[in-house]
Amino acid sequence: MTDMTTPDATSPAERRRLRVRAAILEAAEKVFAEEGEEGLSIRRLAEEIDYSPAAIYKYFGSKEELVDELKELFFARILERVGELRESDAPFRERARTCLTGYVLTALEKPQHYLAAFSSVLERHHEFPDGTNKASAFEFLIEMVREGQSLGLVDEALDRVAAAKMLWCCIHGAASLMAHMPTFPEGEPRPIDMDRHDFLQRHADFILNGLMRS
Amino acid sequence: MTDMTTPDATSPAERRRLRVRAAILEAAEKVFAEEGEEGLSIRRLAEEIDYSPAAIYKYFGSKEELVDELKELFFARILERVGELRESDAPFRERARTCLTGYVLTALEKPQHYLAAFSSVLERHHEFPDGTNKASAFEFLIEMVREGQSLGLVDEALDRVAAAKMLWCCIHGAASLMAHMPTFPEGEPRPIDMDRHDFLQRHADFILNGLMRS
DNA sequence: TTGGGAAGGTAAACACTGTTCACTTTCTGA
DNA sequence: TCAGAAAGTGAACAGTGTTTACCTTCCCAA
Repeated sequence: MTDMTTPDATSPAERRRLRVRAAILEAAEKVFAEEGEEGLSIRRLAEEIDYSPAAIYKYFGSKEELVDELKELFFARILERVGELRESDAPFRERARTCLTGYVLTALEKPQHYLAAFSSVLERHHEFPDGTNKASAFEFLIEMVREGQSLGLVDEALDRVAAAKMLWCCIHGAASLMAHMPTFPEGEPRPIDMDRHDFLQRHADFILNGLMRS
Repeated sequence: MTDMTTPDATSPAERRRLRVRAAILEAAEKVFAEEGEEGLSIRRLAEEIDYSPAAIYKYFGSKEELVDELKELFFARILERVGELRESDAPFRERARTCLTGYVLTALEKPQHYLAAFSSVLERHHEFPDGTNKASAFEFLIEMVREGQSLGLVDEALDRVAAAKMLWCCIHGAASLMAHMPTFPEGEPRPIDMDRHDFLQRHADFILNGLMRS
């Protein structure tokens, strides 16, 4: 996980406030990663950081707000990781594959987080992606399609946005299934001799085959 | 929803028992569909069917058991629907496309159910799909790949099981995103002029392009 | 027909949960 | 120095899933 002991602040009071806030997030992060939202209770959290339960409400409006921040931080982490992978100087296709598998592999570092981020039916007014980092992850895919097109590797006639949304469906599906089922894709009752990394390589190739002109 | 007033039983006592059980499920089904697992409480359920909360435990071991049955019934419905679609005498590719889009569209009839079915991290010993109906949905995909191969439309060298798992990733991803975001794929900030049905057609085509030899 | 045991149903309690409120303490800026 | 804001708290509220002891109803065998 990225550094959560956010330092920079002006006054000592403010600094202290941020330190306590970070401590809450850190404790919440640990419990949530291991036991999910169910296992995370305000009282338990309060005990962990040696405060009263009510104190937490001086820092977060509600449990949901706290959990939303955990999810948002997690998506920032995914985004950051994929951003790094994009900087590679490998050829387009290889780089694209690395980014797609990177998204899933990073998501799988915290299965509880990833599943929780997609487990609720959003209000209609939330429109597209609720969290800005989710939106950014998606913008990234559009950019990838655009680059493929500008290199002449992806059909110019293709609707970039629609194509990006399809790509997202495909990789999100892999991340979601793997997060849900700890043995996918290897498990019973139809085992295959392929670990997650290999499977994701194949899956990304499979997807990119559909995207790129042959 | 399929008929829940399961009739066939031997004794009047047993019949009555099944009737009450079905009433519980029916009430639970309605609340769950509209408000998800959070909105479904044993006390509320009890009030709805005019029993005491404790009575429900004579019919279900726990709330989780009850909810699991709702999910299982729902997957049975998806399976049934896709099974019907398979019976079409359209050519392979068209039929495959119909089945894939049919899976998603049926899943979207109950977004809360679909998301809930994939929102928890399974215990490792659960192995592959936890519910038998989920497993059947997957077997179905394997059969589809097999048929494509026997018709010479899909590469014989392709690992059937692996290919089926990739297909499942792709369509599950679409179902999951759509269930999560009520406006996907049309919504902001990158609207596309394509409703869910059209998008799914294109998505299925996209996937099948990757699967079938050209 | 009658007795007994199983099954169905319940009120009350247990151990939790998120959240709020009145209150005290602590700190800080003028 | 001192007022007022901010930080922190114990106790309560309203809810949750679940269990227990108890009562009633029904069914079946003697």
